[in-house]
Amino acid sequence: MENKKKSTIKDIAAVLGLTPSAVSKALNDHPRISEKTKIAVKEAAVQLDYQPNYLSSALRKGKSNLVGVIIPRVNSHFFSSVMENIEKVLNLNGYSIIMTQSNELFAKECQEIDTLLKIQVDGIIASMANETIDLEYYKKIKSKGTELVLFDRGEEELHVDYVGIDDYKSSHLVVDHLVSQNCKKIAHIAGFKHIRIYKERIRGYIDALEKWDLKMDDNWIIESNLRVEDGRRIMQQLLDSPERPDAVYVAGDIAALGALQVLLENNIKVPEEMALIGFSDEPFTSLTQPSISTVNQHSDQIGKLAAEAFLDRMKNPKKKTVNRIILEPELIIRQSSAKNLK
Amino acid sequence: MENKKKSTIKDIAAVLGLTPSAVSKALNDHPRISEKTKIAVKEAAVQLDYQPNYLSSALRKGKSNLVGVIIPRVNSHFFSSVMENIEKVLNLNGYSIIMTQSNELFAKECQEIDTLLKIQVDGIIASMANETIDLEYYKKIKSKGTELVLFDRGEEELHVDYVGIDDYKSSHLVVDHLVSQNCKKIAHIAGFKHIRIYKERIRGYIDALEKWDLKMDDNWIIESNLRVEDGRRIMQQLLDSPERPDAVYVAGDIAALGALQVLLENNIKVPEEMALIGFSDEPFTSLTQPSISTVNQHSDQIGKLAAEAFLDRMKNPKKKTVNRIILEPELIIRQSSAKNLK
DNA sequence: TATATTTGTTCAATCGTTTGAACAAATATA
DNA sequence: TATATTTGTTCAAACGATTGAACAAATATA
Repeated sequence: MENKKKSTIKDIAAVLGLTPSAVSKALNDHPRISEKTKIAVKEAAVQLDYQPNYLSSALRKGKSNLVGVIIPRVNSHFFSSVMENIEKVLNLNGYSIIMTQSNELFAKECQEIDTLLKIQVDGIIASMANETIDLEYYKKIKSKGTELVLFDRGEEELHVDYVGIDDYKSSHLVVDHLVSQNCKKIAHIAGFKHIRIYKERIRGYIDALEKWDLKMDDNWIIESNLRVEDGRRIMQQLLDSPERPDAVYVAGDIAALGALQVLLENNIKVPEEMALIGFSDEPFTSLTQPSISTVNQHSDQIGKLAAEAFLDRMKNPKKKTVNRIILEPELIIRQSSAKNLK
Repeated sequence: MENKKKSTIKDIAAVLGLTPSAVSKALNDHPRISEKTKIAVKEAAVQLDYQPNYLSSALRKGKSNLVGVIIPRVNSHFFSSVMENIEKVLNLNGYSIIMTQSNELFAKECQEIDTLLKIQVDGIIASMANETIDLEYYKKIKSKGTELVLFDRGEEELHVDYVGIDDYKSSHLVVDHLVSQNCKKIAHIAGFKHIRIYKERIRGYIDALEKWDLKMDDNWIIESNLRVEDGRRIMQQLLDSPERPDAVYVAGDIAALGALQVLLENNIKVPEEMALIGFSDEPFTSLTQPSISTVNQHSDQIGKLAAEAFLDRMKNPKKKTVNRIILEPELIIRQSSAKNLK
C-alpha cells in the first residue's frame, strides 16, 4: 500500500523526453515554453501524482511562502478569529501559515520567534504578549530581513505596519453610554499601562470622565492581568471600598466575567446597582446571565487587513512608509449595562 | 540597521581556512573532526551569528523536523491544552510544530493535510473533525510515508497509533454518580454516532442504564453537533417532552452550557429538579452558577503521550505494531449534579 | 624500517528546483 | 539570399548543507 516513491520533475522529464529545466519552466508557465509542451507536462504531472518539493524550491528561490503568526492565547475568540482571517487571506495568495502562541509569556514568545526565523518564514504577523517589554526580539525579526506586521498589541517604537482599533475612542464610547444610563461613579479595571492599548484605554477613560465632569478617583483605576481571578479580586475590592462605584468598565471580557460572578454572588443587581462593560466581544458575553455589554474589535477585519498589509510588503519590498490602520470600535450594548433592557 | 547578510558554513570555512564540509561535520560533532577544530568552528559560528539554513539541511537529509498538528477547534481548552503539551515534548526533541485547525470541517481538514504534506512535515498528529467520515485523506498521509498519530477522535480503521480515554467507561462513571444522587430518568445529549468516541459514550450510557435497571427511552438519546445552540434546543425539547427526565448527561461541555442556560431561564432547580453533567472539563464549567460536573479527559497526558508515540515511530521506523493508549477518565463532581453540595 | 592503523581533512556528488545564458531551428525582415 | 528576430529547448550553475569516499599525515604495530 505504501507508495513511497514521490515523483520529481526529473521523472516527468524522462517520460516526455525533455530536460528537468524545461519541465520546471512549463510548470511555472514560462513564456518561452510552447503551449503544447506545457499541456503535456501538466498532464504527465497529474499522471505521476507529482507534488513539487517545497523545500528545494524554497531553498532555490530564497522564499518559503510560509508566514508565522504569533498570538498571546489561542483560547480567546478574538485572537483565534483574527488568526482564522489571516489564514483565509494568505491561503488564497499561496501562503501557508504557522500559528504559534506565546501564552502571554515573554520567554515563550522569544522561543517562537526563533523557531519561525529558523524555518525561514517570509514574514511574521504578531500580537505581543502581556509580559513583553523588551522589544529586542522583534527588532531581530526586522534585522533578519523578515517582514513584520503587528495587530492589537503593538508598540509604535518598532516602526512596522500595525492594525488595531481606536482604543482611546473605545473608552469614550463606553463612558458616554454609561453616562446615558445615569451612572456617575465609573471605575475601570484596566490592563497594564506599559502596554500601549491599555494605556490608551485608560487615557480615554480619564478624558471621558473629565468631559462629563465626573468624579475621578485613583483607586478606581486598577491595573491587572485581566484574568478571571483578577476580575474577581478587583471587583471584591471595589465592593469593599468606602465609596462604591455604580459602574465598572473592564478592559477585557474574561476579567469582566470574573467581576460579574462576584456581583451575582453578592446579590448586587446588574445593571441597576452596578453596570458592567467588558471588552472584546468574546462569545460568552452574550451567553451569561445577564449578558455582558462589550466592545467589538472587528477581529475579522483586523485579520484580513493584517494579512493584506503583509502581502503588500511582499509586493513592494522597498517601500519605506509604515502603515497604521486604525478601525472604529463598536459598542455592543447588552443587559449588564442597559437599564431599560431586560 | 538591516544586517541582511546571513552567514553560511562557507563563511565560517573562509574565516578559518577550512572547507565547508569540515565545518558542517564540526557543527554536527562528527567523530573524525578534532576537538580543536570543533571548538574553533563553534566559536566562529557564534561570532558570525550563524544560523543553519533549515531548508537546505531538510532537503539534503530528507527530514524537516516539523510536525503538523490538526485539531478541530483551537478555541477549546481540551484541544489547546493537548496542543500545548505536544509542543512542549516535541520542542525538547528538536521538532517544531505547525498547528492547524479544521474548524470541524471536512474540506478544511483536507486542505490542511495537503498543506502539511506539501511542507513535508515528518509527521502529523491529529484529532478528526466532526464532519469527517471519508478517511481517504488520512490514508494519503500514511501512503506518503508520513507518520500519523491520532488522539481523542480517531477511527480504528486507520490502524495508526492512538491516544484517548475510555469513553465507554466515562459514561458508566457519569451514570453511576447520577444514580447515587437518586436520579432515575437520565437523558443523553450525544454527539454523532458515526464518530467512534460518541458511539462509545452512547454505548456506555445504554449499558450503564441497563446495569441499574433504569428506564430507557429512545427519545432520551439525541445526537447533535454539541454546540451551545444544540444544547439549548435539545434541552428545551426535553423540558417540553411528556415525560421529563431528572438528569441529563451531555457529551460536551459547550452543549452542557447551553442546556444549563435553558434550565435557568425556565427556573428549574439544578441539580434538585434536573441534574446536569458535561464532558471535557472546559475551564468555564467551574465558573458557571451552578458549576457544571464534567469528565476530565487528561488533556496534558494525551498531548504528552501522542508526542511520545510520534517520537517512538521516528526512532523505530520499521515497527509494525500499532499502539492504542487508553487513559482512565475522571469524573469531576460539581454543583450541577451533587445534591449535597452547595 | 616497513607496514598497518588511526586521525583529520578535503573532494565531489547529492537533495529537487530554478534561472540566466547559450544554442539551434524556425520565422521575419531587408 | 543574407541577416535579424523570435521561439523552444538545453546547459550549467546555483541555493546551503550533508556525507561517503579519498587522501595525506600522524601514530601504532610488527
